[in-house]
Amino acid sequence: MPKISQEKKKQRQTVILRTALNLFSQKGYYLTSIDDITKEAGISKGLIYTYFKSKEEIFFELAENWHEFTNTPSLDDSLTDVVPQELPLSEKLIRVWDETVRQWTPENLDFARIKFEFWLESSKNEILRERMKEKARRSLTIVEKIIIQSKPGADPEIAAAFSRLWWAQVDGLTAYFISYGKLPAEDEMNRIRRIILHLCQYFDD
Amino acid sequence: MPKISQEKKKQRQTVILRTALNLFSQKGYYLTSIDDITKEAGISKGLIYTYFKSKEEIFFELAENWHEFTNTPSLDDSLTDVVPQELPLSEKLIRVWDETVRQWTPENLDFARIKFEFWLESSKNEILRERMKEKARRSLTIVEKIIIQSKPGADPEIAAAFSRLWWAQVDGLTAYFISYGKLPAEDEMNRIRRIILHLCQYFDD
Amino acid sequence: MPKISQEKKKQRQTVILRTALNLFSQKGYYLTSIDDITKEAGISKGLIYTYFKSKEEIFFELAENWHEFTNTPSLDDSLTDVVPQELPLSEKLIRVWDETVRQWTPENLDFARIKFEFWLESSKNEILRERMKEKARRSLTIVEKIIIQSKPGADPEIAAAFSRLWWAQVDGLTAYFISYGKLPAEDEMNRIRRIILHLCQYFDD
Amino acid sequence: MPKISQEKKKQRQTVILRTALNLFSQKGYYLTSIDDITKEAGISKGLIYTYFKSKEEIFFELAENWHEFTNTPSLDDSLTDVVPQELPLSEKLIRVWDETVRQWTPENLDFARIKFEFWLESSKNEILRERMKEKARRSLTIVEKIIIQSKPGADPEIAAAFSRLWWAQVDGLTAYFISYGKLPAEDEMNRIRRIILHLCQYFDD
DNA sequence: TATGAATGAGAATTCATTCAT
DNA sequence: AATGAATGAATTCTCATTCAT
Repeated sequence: MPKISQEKKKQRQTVILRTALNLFSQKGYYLTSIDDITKEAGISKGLIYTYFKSKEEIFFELAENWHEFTNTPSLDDSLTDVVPQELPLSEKLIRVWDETVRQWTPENLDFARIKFEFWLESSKNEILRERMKEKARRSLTIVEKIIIQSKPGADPEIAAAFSRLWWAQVDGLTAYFISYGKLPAEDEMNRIRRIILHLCQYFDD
Repeated sequence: MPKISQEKKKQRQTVILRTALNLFSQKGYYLTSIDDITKEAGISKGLIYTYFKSKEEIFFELAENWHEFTNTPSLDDSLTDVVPQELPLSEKLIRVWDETVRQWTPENLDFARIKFEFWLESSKNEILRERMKEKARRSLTIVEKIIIQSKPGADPEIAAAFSRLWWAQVDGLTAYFISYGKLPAEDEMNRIRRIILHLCQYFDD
Repeated sequence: MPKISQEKKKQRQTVILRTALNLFSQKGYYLTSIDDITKEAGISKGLIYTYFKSKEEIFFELAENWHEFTNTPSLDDSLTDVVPQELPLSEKLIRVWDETVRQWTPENLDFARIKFEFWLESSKNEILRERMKEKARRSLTIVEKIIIQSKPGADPEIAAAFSRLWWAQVDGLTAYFISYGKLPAEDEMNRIRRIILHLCQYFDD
Repeated sequence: MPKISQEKKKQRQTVILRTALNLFSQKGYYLTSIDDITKEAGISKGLIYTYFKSKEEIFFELAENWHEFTNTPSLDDSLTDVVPQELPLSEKLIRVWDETVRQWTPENLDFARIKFEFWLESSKNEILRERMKEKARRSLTIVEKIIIQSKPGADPEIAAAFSRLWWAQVDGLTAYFISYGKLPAEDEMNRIRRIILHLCQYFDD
């Protein structure tokens, strides 16, 4: 007979994860202490251990599902609206890019930062890597699907390769902006966009 | 009359930095202790402080000059050989890519990992960011220069944008392989390469 | 709902300060380690930092309020009893002296020793000096007040000068006995007392 | 056959002691490192150990003979001039006081500070106490001698007691000024002087 | 459940002293 | 004699985790 309802417990867990995500994003995992998290979350230091068995577990949990604790709409959702079926493939793809870039606000760059932290850790930790795998695959398929839908005859492996390169480019740019600490100027973005458009025409020939 | 020659001192400094780079690469900055470094470098705990005034300084030093402590040839050097003047631009660029990719060995991916650690820290640390700036600029110019040399009439700002996108894509792919813990299969690389080639033709029209 | 009551917490703080005072008195500030204090106080090393944020803070706290952590009654209190109003001034003053000297037990000389340590540090440390100022002023006023009460017409500045000299002489004697490691012989004290009595007659003319 | 002459060695020892005295005076014994001393003295770190077997020994040496390494004239010397035989005792004594006070310059207060440090250490260290004893006795006798010379019939023990009180008062005032970090204002000194003069008349009756 | 006091292993750094050159 | 690199014990302080209340 738990004194606290399952629901309440779930809610609190969410608060903890959201708080931890925020702090990890701002200061990084190692510079964020359990004290920081519990204070910010408004609970006592001991209590956090009834929800998570260690600081590492919180990190793992977030590495897997961090997107749930963000206010950013997932790309999946936002894209269904911006990519009408009737457009040519390159047009669809550039819209995906536009949508992605639209989300590069200073606030979201904080979250981008922690994404790299997750990557970094996963590269050192087999278990974490396993747990993050499925997540990674999912975003890859977004672009893949668009390609296959537009060009049903396209080689799925080529679509996959394109998709990987696509996200590589997105993540690489994100990394630059994170490390520079600021977003790119608008005219620079426009120039980049034109090159991306060229890239998107890969399947046109 | 100094007990140890300037040269010897430099050598030892190099040993320390190399050791630190290795450990930071494998375990990350925060999980590597001064103890780890000195033990691995075969020196006493105190000695490291005659070479560097803090652990952070070692990290900063590496963030700025880590390439010197790797066995990887710097891209600058290796590229002058692989990019003969008479080739068309897209051919030149794809050779740069080939050369870049050729260096993605498991050992070097370890170093790539620390590059992201530097990025991550620099995003939280103004001083580090300043110190890394020039380095970042340098690699950007490699591709810029190739473009300008081949197409003297090209808009330098477009060349810069292309260059940024180019390295974004490279770094993004690196990030993937780091987080996956393994290099891409050869045939996947070939598929990606073909798309890159398409990208390289941006200036052809 | 706090695990430990405010009172208990205060108590523990007192234990720490008392222990620190004892150790500082015996071995000096620099030769007393946090380890020494916590072991002697029977607490864990880490716990001390929930009560004080640094070793220096403990020292500062004691410099300001060390008298509270001694079993010596404060002069203020003990004097009100020994100085009846109707006595002539010199008689009052010599009683203050008697009372002061009565407190020069070997145990208290230990505490006297740390007083000099506080002085020494305060001479090198602006902040400490500031914090000790009020304390110093307070003991000065004891004698001042007695003079003014007995001789309402006395120049307050002369009373202040007398008071300063008075305590200088007390502290100087204390210093001697500290450095000799033992209290003066009784007959020597009697000789000194007679000279002090002469000094006390300064206001008699 | 020593490579360096005895004389040269003595000279260097003096340089070390003088340097150490300066540093100890300013920063205190514990906050002065061997490095500080050797750098300031212009010798190598190792060399100091051919002159003194430990940092403590330097301190001991100074505790015993620090006056030799100061530029302050010793009171002994300066007093023979200021105390002509024909003056009444109280007049002689006040001149001693004047001469003492004349030496309270900010620079000398630095040395006064270290005197307290020596006292403090000696109170914790039997050996040091033994070594400093003779020195302490010497300054006591200055006033004793003056008294006995003026009043040949005076009880030597009373002269000794007066002398002790005399120096207590001097040292106590010094302590105040050290801890306040500044010298007393001139008019305050004049008021104190007048009280001292009263004290000096002790033997007049 | 919830609290936050308590623990103690471990971290970075300092520094007197030694010793190879 | 002289140098200053090298040592390593000791120091202060932090922090994830436990546990009495």
